[in-house]
Amino acid sequence: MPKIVDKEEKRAEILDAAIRTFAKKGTGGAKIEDIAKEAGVGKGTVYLYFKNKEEILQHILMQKAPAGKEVAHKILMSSKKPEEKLKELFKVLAADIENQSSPPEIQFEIFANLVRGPHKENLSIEATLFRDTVAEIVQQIKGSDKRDCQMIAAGLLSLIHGVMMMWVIDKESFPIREMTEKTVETLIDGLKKEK
Amino acid sequence: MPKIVDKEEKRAEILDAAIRTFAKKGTGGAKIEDIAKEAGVGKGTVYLYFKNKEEILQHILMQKAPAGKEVAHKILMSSKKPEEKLKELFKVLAADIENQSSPPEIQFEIFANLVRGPHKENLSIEATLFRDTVAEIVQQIKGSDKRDCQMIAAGLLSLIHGVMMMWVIDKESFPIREMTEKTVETLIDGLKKEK
Amino acid sequence: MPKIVDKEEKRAEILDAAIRTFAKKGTGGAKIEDIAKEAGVGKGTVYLYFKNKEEILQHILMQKAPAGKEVAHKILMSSKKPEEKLKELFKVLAADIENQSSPPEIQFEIFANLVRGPHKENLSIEATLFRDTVAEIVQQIKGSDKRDCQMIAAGLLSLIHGVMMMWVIDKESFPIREMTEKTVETLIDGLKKEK
Amino acid sequence: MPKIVDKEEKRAEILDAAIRTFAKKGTGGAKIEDIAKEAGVGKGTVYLYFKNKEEILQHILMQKAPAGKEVAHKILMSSKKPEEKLKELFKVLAADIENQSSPPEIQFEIFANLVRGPHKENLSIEATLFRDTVAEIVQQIKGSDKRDCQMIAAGLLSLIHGVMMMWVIDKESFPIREMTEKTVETLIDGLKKEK
DNA sequence: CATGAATGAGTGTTCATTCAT
DNA sequence: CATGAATGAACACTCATTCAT
Repeated sequence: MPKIVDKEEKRAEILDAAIRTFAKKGTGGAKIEDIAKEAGVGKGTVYLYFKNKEEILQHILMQKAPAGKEVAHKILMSSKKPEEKLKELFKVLAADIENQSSPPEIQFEIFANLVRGPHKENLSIEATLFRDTVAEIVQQIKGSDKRDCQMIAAGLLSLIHGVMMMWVIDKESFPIREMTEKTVETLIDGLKKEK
Repeated sequence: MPKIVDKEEKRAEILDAAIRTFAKKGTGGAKIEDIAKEAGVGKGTVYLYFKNKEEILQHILMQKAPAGKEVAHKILMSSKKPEEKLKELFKVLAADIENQSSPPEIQFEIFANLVRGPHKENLSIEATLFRDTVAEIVQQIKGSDKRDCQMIAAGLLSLIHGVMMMWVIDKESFPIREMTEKTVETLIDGLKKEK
Repeated sequence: MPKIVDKEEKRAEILDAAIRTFAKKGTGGAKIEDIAKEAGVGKGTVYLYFKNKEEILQHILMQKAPAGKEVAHKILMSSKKPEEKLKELFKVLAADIENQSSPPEIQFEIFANLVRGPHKENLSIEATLFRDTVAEIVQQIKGSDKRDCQMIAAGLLSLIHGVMMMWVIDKESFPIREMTEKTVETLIDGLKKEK
Repeated sequence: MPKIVDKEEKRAEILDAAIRTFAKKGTGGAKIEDIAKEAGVGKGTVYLYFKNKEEILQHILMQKAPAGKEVAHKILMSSKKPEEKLKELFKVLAADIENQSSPPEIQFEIFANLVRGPHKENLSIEATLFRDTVAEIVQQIKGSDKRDCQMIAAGLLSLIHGVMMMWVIDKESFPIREMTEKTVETLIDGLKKEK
């Protein structure tokens, strides 16, 4: 009988090597051979687990979205005070970014690829959903008109996206947990003020 | 003299075509021939204006940063009230994003390329400079300790970067001028609160 | 302005080189680079004139059939005596084989490829058409029942196909014009006999 | 002893599977894995019975010729009347083609491979031998000059080769036994005529 | 100056062959 | 013995770059 391998596991290993390689050299610059070397296998082996380079990329693109989705939902649906929900949510999101096992450099590659191709639609739908959910919390705190709250929720969403960029640009100078926390706190203060 | 103008102009045209093409197909997927076709010239002509593909990319990467830099500086150095400075600054930055003639999709390509290569350093230096300048304004409003203000300034910087991403994802659902304005206003309110 | 070339002519030159190369090394053994070298051009140039290796092969396959089709038809429809028609026809067909510019070795490659793929149908239809037309001439000579004449016509068709194989196997020992002529003459004698 | 039988048997099975696979996909297009699958064994197993792909092909090429060789010789050396010899011979040859267990499509592959490589020589020698033997019979019937008889014998050889091609092209429309029989009979009639 | 035909270095991909199990 | 996972040499094909016109 031939070598017994956990196909799923090996596939994941190669995918991981691909992520590291794409991060280092970019989607265009990374050769299949680079990925193979990084994974410690032969060039041909990669093709036993993925049909072609494109399929590898697609797998990476899809694997990325669902990050803290459920956690976010759980927090937003909890019985906490609205401001606590917001704080908690962004604490989790920031932690999520910081704990990403994949190198931050890959993020831009991923986004650059997502905004082309058919996934763009999904991105915008998800973003709108997220914004509307957060907008409700914001309205519970601020109490003013819906439109305003949506705009602020969108601002918060932007904040977390931007935080990811900061993370990529300079992990050291921009301690994202702290900066997210302070910013969200201040925003909450601002929301409460007019009440 | 007119020759030179012509030459500069054509160079710019090709650069523009390159931006559109990179946005559409990605830096890797765009062929020189695609760029030439988009610019309405022959493949060989591109090489009369740029040494090679890399040079085109570098020009795009460099051309992008200086956008509202001086304006930003002027605003921050003006004699307005600090909260007015912040509002004004982010109004300008948001407008700047919205008025970009180049397709937003190119942003990710640019960043994806910047975070590799030697420019990454610059990105982080600029970001830190910007943050520190904004942090001073924030401190004038809020009055509390420096570290906190730096964090909030970093949050503001993140905000504007994130706004850019929203702009790419969905121009329609996320009116960036409005959402930036509201978010910054609320933040300012939060800053003032404890005073 | 760039080099001016007769695209059609160059395409034909490459096709010719491909035929020679396929003949020498077989469809599987011939590399694109071999074809390019044989044609005296660079590897990439081949791809300016053909989409891929398969397309080259298909062009060769199609180019082969129409050999003496019209001539055959003209002869069969002429006002000559039927036995003259047959003699003339097979003289032309034999000459046709002998005059093939493409090396005979390619013939088997071509047939081997034709009998797979979608062209097989055509082969059999053409063969049947040819047989039926010749069968009529045979009947005019022999005068007996249709079925018999069809069988003999099929035999004649086989003859000419087999002659082609002899041509490939050994040009020198099997002078195909002479052997075709003698065989057909003898057959005609046989046809007449019972009358 | 039983082991050896087993081994031989399996070898033959794989060879058969190879023939079917080559017929279906061509010598170039057939992968070892295809052959293994067709034979119902693992890829590696093929290599326990054959050194490599080339060896499989060579076995097939060699296995093909000897078909009705001895039978032919026996017939030609028998004490029958010459015309009976011819009729008998071609009946056997036609039957032989029809009874081939291997798919007819393989014939072209085999020839295409034979006419390259070192076996080409053999083909032509065998063909000449066969022609000369038949030529003698023909001369016994016809009685005229040797050259003529050789040409007609070559025609007969071509006939049987062509019949094989018809068999590949369309088994149904070209009943090869019948068409061979009628054609040979007519030819014999022609041979006798001038006597 | 401008062009696009030509080129070949470089890559993606295939598949015969090996070998640990 | 049998297997199929692994391998890398070999090949198809692409595309940045050159250069004759």
